[in-house]
Amino acid sequence: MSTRSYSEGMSLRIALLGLLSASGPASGYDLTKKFETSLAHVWQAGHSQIYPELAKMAADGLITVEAEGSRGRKIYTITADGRGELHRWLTGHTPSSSPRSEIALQAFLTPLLDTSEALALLERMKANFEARLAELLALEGPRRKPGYGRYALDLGIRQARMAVEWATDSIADLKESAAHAEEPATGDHEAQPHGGPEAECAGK
Amino acid sequence: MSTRSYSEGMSLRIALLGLLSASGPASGYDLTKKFETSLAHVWQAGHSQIYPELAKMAADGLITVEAEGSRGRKIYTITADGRGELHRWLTGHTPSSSPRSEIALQAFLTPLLDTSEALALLERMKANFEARLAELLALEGPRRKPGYGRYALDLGIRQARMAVEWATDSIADLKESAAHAEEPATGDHEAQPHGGPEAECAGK
DNA sequence: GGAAACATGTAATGGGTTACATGATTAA
DNA sequence: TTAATCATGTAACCCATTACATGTTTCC
Repeated sequence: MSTRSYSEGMSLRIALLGLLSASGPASGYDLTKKFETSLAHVWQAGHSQIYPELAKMAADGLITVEAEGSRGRKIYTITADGRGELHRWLTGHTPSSSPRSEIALQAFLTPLLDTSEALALLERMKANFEARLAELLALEGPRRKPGYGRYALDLGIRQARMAVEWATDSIADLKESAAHAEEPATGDHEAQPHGGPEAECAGK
Repeated sequence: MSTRSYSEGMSLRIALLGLLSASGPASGYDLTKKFETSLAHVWQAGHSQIYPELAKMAADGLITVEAEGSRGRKIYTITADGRGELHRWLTGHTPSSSPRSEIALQAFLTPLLDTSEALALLERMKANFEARLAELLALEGPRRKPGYGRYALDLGIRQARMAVEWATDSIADLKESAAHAEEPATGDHEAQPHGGPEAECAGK
């Protein structure tokens, strides 16, 4: 009943409980495969992280070894305690978007480049977002009903679409700024690097 | 000249080089403050991470101690090597969005809840996204020109807006699905938990 | 018999968070 | 003088990645 707040590191545990709850009993190997497929764009984990975590979860009574198959295969089942933990996390924990994004960092630092380099960077990012969007749209194609990955997939697709739009608009904005800077008609004129004060070109 | 690929863990270093390049010489304390303010929504780091990293960067010749002020204050300056490293990362490294999002995980697991609980979860998420959007819009307000945080801030705002829309549409979708499930007019009828096969309610 | 896939682990390393610890300067 | 802020560091712990390591079953 302890309503202690959940730390970030709880998520692997939750993801495993979620898979066991949604798809029934499974081995560590099965769960690893599911991380590679259905959960690939949601939460990533390798077998070297999963096996020890399953052992800890069993020790904590959230799951049990239901059966042992051939090749030492251990089949885990979620317990009532496990279901409770999962339910509590879903209803009681509000996650916040992680403030650590390499993409946002590159966006932030873009003004350190001169215009042509910045444009190249944004074009590269845009191509990447488009590739991701295509990949997710391909996943969406056949199955529309099922439900399990649906909301998360929809979120991912919207995210990719938004990123493409952002890149497109930023490229246009940058081109426009560069055009304005060329003609000395306006009152204030800036040097090559298109940033604010103290802007310096990074690098050789 | 080594074009080795950059690992994720490079980002703290890059963020520090970026700040030193954009805003000129600064102490570890100054940089820590900047992480709390301008970089807060882009890349997070505390002083206990920053001080050792600065020492390593100095050892690697990317920065130097320009001066030592009162209270043992050390002022770091970026070197030519540092600028080169930063430039190489901006022009040569393409980051990918991290496949580890608590928000996406909750979205993925939503079908494990019954309709009313799922609705409550989505409403809670929506309120959170709206709060974040308001926060970022407030940051945008006064300064529109400067450039340094501009692209990253725009990206953040679009992201928050997209998330609000996703939540709104998912709520509508869920309500519609629930309405359809109530009336037994359609061919297939599902139980409470609105998911695919083997759906079970998590919890007590 | 040998390769591929099944199946499970451990160890080393690195990044990140929290907590611990210390001292100098400034303003009330 | 004493509290707040400035300023820098270290230690313990947790999570995640990569690499190491081992054994089984199935299929050709």
